[in-house]
Amino acid sequence: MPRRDGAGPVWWHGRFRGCGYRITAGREAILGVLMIAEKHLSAEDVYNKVHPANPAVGLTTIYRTLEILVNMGLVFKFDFGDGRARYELVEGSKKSHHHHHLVCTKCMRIIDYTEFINEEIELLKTTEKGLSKKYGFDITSHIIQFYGICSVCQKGN
Amino acid sequence: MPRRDGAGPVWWHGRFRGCGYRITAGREAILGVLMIAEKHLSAEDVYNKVHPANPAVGLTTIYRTLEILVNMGLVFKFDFGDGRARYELVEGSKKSHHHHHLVCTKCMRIIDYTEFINEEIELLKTTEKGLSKKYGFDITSHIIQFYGICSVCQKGN
DNA sequence: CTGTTTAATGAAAACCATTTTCATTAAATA
DNA sequence: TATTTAATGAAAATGGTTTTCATTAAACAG
Ligand SMILES: [Mn+2]
Ligand SMILES: [Mn+2]
Ligand SMILES: [Zn+2]
Ligand SMILES: [Zn+2]
Repeated sequence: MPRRDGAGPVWWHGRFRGCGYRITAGREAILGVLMIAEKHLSAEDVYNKVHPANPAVGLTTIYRTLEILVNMGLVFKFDFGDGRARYELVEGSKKSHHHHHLVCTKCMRIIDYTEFINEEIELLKTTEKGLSKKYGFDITSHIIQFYGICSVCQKGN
Repeated sequence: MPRRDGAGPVWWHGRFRGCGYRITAGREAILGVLMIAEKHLSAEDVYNKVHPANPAVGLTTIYRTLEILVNMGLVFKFDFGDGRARYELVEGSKKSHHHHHLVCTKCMRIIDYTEFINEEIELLKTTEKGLSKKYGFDITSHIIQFYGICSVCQKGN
């Protein structure tokens, strides 16, 4: 059931086929969850959201699909330090500008912030250029994250 | 054998005792390796360097001691994305200014850089303050890292 | 629509860094 | 030197992720 979205057939089908990947029910379900659900889902989170409507999709397929999506650049993979990877669609198909993360080390609440993004991006760009030249690195990505205790966890102390 | 170091007894003994921790042969060996060896050692790296002269020290003790050191703020713990934690003395007892990391995702070569540290620190400080106020977070640490392919890995392609 | 090719899949087992358990050892202190 | 109890090693457990392998089903040609 190739739904339309106001602008042609399901946006990722083309890219998938272009990379030689097949369109399967499991993959449709996984992408569906990533597009609708909240962000920063672990593989297990995705599994739990996919499973009710698709009991046939196993956790292994979740992992395999997420890896493909990360390699294709459609999904970001993050490590917030709690021992499990988190995934987030690069483009929420709408809003969702580039942002960085603020992580509560107590409850793992994660806040997307964009407040200082522009300055950060600018500095990052400069730094990247300088480092590339000086060390001959081909820089492909960066991480900026802040860790601390969220307001909720501070109260319940 | 409490060696001297130009300025009193082994520098960390006091802090250790102050925290109620005992000074043991294993811990002396581990600190010794951290002080002498190159940086960014994994727990296993430390084990391999400690073992020859101290076959009695097990990997478990390496992990336990490193955790204590991290909690005491004497050692930094890093995750460069290869599935194992890396440890680095906060103060190499000499030089070693605050620095950030450039990581090759192919060979895991890690470069400490300080080129843009001042600007980065400044921006980080501003951002931290802004985020603290806006989101009520008590921020305790940050991560900035660049990932890419080092010059060596680019050639051997 | 049907048959063929082979990527995709699920279940179970394997992986592997790190943590936990528990009986034993030894640092600190009186 | 005796006492207390933190520290320790070996082995088992943990837990997220990956691999294995036999089975299923997209994709596509006819
Ligand atoms: Mn986010
Ligand atoms: Mn370093
Ligand atoms: Zn919290
Ligand atoms: Zn490299």
